[in-house]
Amino acid sequence: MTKIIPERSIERLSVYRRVLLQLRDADAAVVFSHELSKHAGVTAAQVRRDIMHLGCMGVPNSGYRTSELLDAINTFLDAPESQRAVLIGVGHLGLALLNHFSGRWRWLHIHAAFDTDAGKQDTLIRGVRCYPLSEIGRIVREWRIDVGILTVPKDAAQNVADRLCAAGVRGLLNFASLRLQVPEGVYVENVDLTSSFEKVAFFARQGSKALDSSLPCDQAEAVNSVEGTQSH
Amino acid sequence: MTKIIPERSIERLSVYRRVLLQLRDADAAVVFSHELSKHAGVTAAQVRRDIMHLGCMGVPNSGYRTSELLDAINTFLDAPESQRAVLIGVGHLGLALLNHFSGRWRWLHIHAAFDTDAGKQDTLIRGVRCYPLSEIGRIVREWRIDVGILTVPKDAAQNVADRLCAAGVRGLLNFASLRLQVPEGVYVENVDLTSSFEKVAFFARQGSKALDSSLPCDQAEAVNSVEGTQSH
DNA sequence: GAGTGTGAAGGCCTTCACAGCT
DNA sequence: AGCTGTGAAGGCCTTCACACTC
Repeated sequence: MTKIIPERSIERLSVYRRVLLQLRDADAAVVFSHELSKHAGVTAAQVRRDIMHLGCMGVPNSGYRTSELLDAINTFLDAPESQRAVLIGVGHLGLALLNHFSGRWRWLHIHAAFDTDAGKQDTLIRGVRCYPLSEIGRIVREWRIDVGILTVPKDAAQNVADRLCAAGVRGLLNFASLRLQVPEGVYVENVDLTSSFEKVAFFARQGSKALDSSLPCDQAEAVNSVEGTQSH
Repeated sequence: MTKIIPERSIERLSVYRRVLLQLRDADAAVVFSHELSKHAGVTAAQVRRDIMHLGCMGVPNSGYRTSELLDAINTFLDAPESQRAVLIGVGHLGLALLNHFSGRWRWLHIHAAFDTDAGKQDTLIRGVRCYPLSEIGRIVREWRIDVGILTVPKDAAQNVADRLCAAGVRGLLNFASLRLQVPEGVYVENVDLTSSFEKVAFFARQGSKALDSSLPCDQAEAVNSVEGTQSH
């Protein structure tokens, strides 16, 4: 049944949603694809193409109704019932993510954290309780956790991933700088900070070449940066 | 003059390098594409294709000489003279990155940090001195900084990016959850934690559809009992 | 006129498959 | 036999261009 959708479209829909939330707060009742395009750093055609996956929402000379589009994205991206995540490794990066994610969405929530440091265990961090690693299996199973966020040192990552997968998570967000081996059916998104940094450094150097032969520009299409995305 | 190379290849070369460093430490004198492939999570053909960009290095039935391949990647990825970066926003995320990057490479180094918090200013954090934001322009210009790492709240991000670009950086690593507007020739790599998280959640849900039959040795795969509560 | 929805074209990247080497 | 290097094929995604709508 699954309509297949490009991974990149999912990422962009997430971006559009945040732009739309801001627009709605600014009382913008309608929005055009070229406006979204500007804020999201992609072409207008791309925006319309992505929105196609939601079913058609727009009105030809009037753009999209902000709240309607927002609802459609919510329905599409979010689970019908909320999803549960855990975070393993409460270092600076783990703390940053707890700060960033905790309490932000009701439909996608970090339910527990894990760390080897006994000093952190049983404490509340940003409203999230911290447990020893030995509890991973039990808690993931009992609470039916869907997603694991790995912010552990690379030497520990595979072992933790194995435990999470054995306990039934279906997705991993991996910040450790190695590629995890996981069973079929488990989705892994790698956020590789080292690669990202080295990539920026590389293209910062190359960048001078990129004197793009610009279009006969009928109008301000711009989006004048070279653009990357992470992910993976 | 630039040989054009896929962005993804750059990312993967960065991954291969780390794998090779470990292999070299394990005294592996040679390495096959299928070995790299396994550790990097891509196909062997992809590995060979990426290595093509470096010029040919391998010996048909003997694989690649580890140190030779490593040198070639270093030469390709790294600047002939070292590149300099600064980091703006010393919150948890900024600290995590300082920890992660500082002193790790001599050819790519974070030279200064910036924060609005006066308590952090003039202190040394992981060997990196912290300055007030007002110093950005001066320091970036004087030290000829190439890359800026933005770990500031989203409301501050565009303003900081403008200052960095005006002072001459050629690349930005942006962790703020919005798309920056930058002048032509400045490369932006977005690391969008929100998108990544939402993407994992989405595909973790979708993944269940891919119930590929016949996974032999798979025993009790959790998610047992109640199923009505969770479907799509 | 101004914007959306979308088939078709195009481009980038990955995979295939096999020649060639050792 | 086993592995690399690489043209060719394929697939995924983006962009173009235009019919259609208000």
